[in-house]
This record gives sequence, structure tokens and C-alpha cells, in this order.
Amino acid sequence: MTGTVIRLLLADDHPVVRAGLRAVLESEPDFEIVAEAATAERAVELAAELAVDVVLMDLQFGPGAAMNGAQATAAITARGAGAPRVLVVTTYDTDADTLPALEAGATGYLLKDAPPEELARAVRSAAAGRPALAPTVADRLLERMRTPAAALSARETEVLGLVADGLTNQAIGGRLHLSLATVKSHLVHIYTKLGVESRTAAVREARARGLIRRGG
Amino acid sequence: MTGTVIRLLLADDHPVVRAGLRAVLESEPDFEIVAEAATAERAVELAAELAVDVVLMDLQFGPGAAMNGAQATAAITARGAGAPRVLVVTTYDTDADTLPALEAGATGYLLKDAPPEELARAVRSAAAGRPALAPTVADRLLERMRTPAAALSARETEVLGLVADGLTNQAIGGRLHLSLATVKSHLVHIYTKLGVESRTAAVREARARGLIRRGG
DNA sequence: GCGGAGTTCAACCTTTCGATTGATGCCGGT
DNA sequence: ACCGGCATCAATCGAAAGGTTGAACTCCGC
Repeated sequence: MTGTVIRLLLADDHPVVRAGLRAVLESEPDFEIVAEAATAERAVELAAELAVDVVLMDLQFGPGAAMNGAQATAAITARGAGAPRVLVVTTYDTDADTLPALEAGATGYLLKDAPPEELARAVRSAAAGRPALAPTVADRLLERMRTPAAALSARETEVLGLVADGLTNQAIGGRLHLSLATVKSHLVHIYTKLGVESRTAAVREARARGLIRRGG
Repeated sequence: MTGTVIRLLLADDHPVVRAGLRAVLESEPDFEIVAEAATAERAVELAAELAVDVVLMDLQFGPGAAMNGAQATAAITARGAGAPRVLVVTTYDTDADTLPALEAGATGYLLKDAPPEELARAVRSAAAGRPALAPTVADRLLERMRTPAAALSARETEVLGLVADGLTNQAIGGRLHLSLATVKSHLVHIYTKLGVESRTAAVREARARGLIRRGG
């Protein structure tokens, strides 16, 4: 956005990854790495204080991090015009990660196994405001458009999360202040939407589609 | 092992991580990075061809990798005396990963979020043949010694794996050529060992303890 | 050789789950 | 104002899962 030099901020809790991104990116003459952040909070601070064009953001901060990459992305892009573009660079690409990140305002989404050239290309795209998506992510977005999108409602996701935690229907009802009948009703809808016919299969399917978090 | 300079091989499928490890380690005057491998197979080849003291090995190669880091570790250390030491440097630290890696002959086990100094220290330890474990890994090993080790038998693990895939007891019996009674019997033992009382809770608990694979 | 752990199976019973049907109230879009 | 989706609950019924008891057989270590 500055015209000649693209100013970068690296946000990742792994020192090794930061060093790797720095090594890969600082060989590009039109890139300038202005700062590194080891936490999501620090990334938000630095993005506000410094003149930054693109933030390379990891999604997974932790364990024990107060803020994750998606939240940081939302905080940074909330400023609207003039805010840095956020390019998410993460290890995994589940639906449960990518969609919230893109909704939070990320301009691009790459995987860490991307080759250096692709990284540099994505940074330039992001700086120009053009989306930069990894092929697998783009594929999934297109497929999401095609398919009727068997997305679960918020309540259904909540119920399914407790099912994944090993709770019985009755225990789920107690936890969410619902009757047993309601829990079963939600489950029937979940099964229909996911095309399965048992709670364990539903958990597996939801995990595969990235509808529920891995670490419970 | 060469006395003055420690010769390193970097084995990781992420170019960014390789660059990061190189950037962090090559600033140490007594380290020399002799090669990089993007696949586990290539790492085994290079470890055999070149004079290498320590291999920095990632456990997760993939998706679609024919060999994982634990297998490569076993292949490298199988040579016995004169074989390079393998220092596992990975992202996550579940029991299902660490224990096989250590059994395969890894001299050390670090997480990628380790600070550079700790990495360098671990490399020197590994080169000298001294174990180099991340604190969390060491803790878990000690706890493993203390606790009576509620390890599941091979058959039980097999059954639980199919439960995690969402199969019913009858389907599991069909798959493993067992009667329904036998499957239930195994499950009762599993529940007792894991201290749970339902199949979903058992799956969750086993996942948390790293007893079964994530991507099922 | 004996005991223990693992694996295999059977019969019985209780609880839970899943499927079905049906109903109510709320909210948002047409 | 009406319709559809969401959330809430009820009742019923068959299937599946879980608990209990009991019993073989094999393999391994003491």
C-alpha cells in the first residue's frame, strides 16, 4: 500500500517459524519486516502503533494464550480503511479454522508448507488488497458454495460439542438446562444434516469437517 | 561426535520451518548444516550417505507421506553405533507421538516453540549422546513411570479405534471377526482402564491421552 | 506347573439411544 | 400476514449399548 516497499509484521509464537518467515521473506527486496510478535495481543498492539501493510498471522497461539489468531485478525481489521491486511499463515486448514479467519477479515490464508515463492506472491497480493488463498482453501470455499451447506446451528453445535466430550443425552440436558427430549431432537437434526446415524459417527464426521474443535 | 563441529541434517516438509531452523542454528559457530530433507525417505538416504552427527527430525510429514518421522527415526538409528543421533523437533506432544519416537531411538524430543538457546543446547546434548527432552515430555515420562500405566492392549486399542470411527459394536465384531459379546467384553475392560463409562467418553479420554490417532 | 493377563464367547437384564410423530413459540424474510 | 427455520418439549417403541456373571483357551513368567 506504500507503493514501493511492503512493510510486514510477523505474528507467531514459535521463534523458529518467525525466523523461517524472516529468512524467506527478507530476501525479497521490496519487503521490509518491521516487527515480530510472539503473542496475538502484541500483534494487535504493534499493528496499531506501527505503519504496517501486511500482518503474517498464525492462528494457533498457545496453549494458554488469551487471544487466538482469528480474534487478533478481527481486532486488526476492525479499524477498516488504513488497517493492515492480515495474511493467515497456519499449519492446518480445517473448516473450523479457515472460515472464522476469513469472516474475521483475513485477506489471505496460506499453509506453512507453502513454498517460499508462493508466500511472497501471497504477500504481494494481500498488500494490494487481492485475496490470496491456498489451493486447498479455495477449493473448499468453492465446494461450500456448491453444496447446500449442511451447517449446524449454534445450538446444535453446542450439543454436539458436549456429545464429543462423552456426555450422555441426560447430562447434556442438565448442562444446557434442556429437557432430554430437546437434546434428542437436536441430535436427530444433527444426524440428518451430517448424514450419519449415531453419536460417535456424528462426532467423527463433525471433526472431519472441522465443525467442532479438536481439543474439546 | 566429530569433536569440534557438529554436522546437522534438517528433515522437515515445511520450507519455512527448515529456513527457521537453519537461521537459528547456523549462527552457532560449532554447528554446520550439511543438508536438508523435505521427506522422511530423503532424510534416511541422506543420513546414510553423508557424515551427519545429529538429525533434526519432524514427526509429521504429510499429508500423503509414505513414511513418518518415527519410522525414519527407527531406520536411521537402526544402524546402531556410528549412526547419527536423532533429535525430534515437532509441533505437538501427545503420548501417541512421543513414546513411539523415543522407542524408535530418538535421543531427544523438543517442541517447535522452544527458544533458540534451548534448541542449540539440545543439539549439543544429542551430539554427545545425552538425552535432550522438553520439560513437558520429561514430565510425562516421569508420570508414566509413577502411574500403573493404564495402557490398553493391542486388541483393545484396535476395538477402540473402530469405536472412534463411529462403528457400532456389531459392525466392529464383523470387521474384526469377533462376536458381539467379545466386543462388549473388550469395551468393558477399556472403560475400566480409562475410568469412563461410555463409548464416546472413552474415545475422548483416549484421544486426550494420545492412545489413539487423531485423523482416525 | 501354576497363576495371571489377554482373548474369546454366552446369557441375562437395565439403561440409553435413535426414530417417529406431534406440538408450541419465536424470529426473519417475502 | 404467512411461511420456514430454529428451539423447545412430550410420548412411544424397537434397537443398541452397557453391566453382570461365568467360562473356556492361550501365552508368558515365576
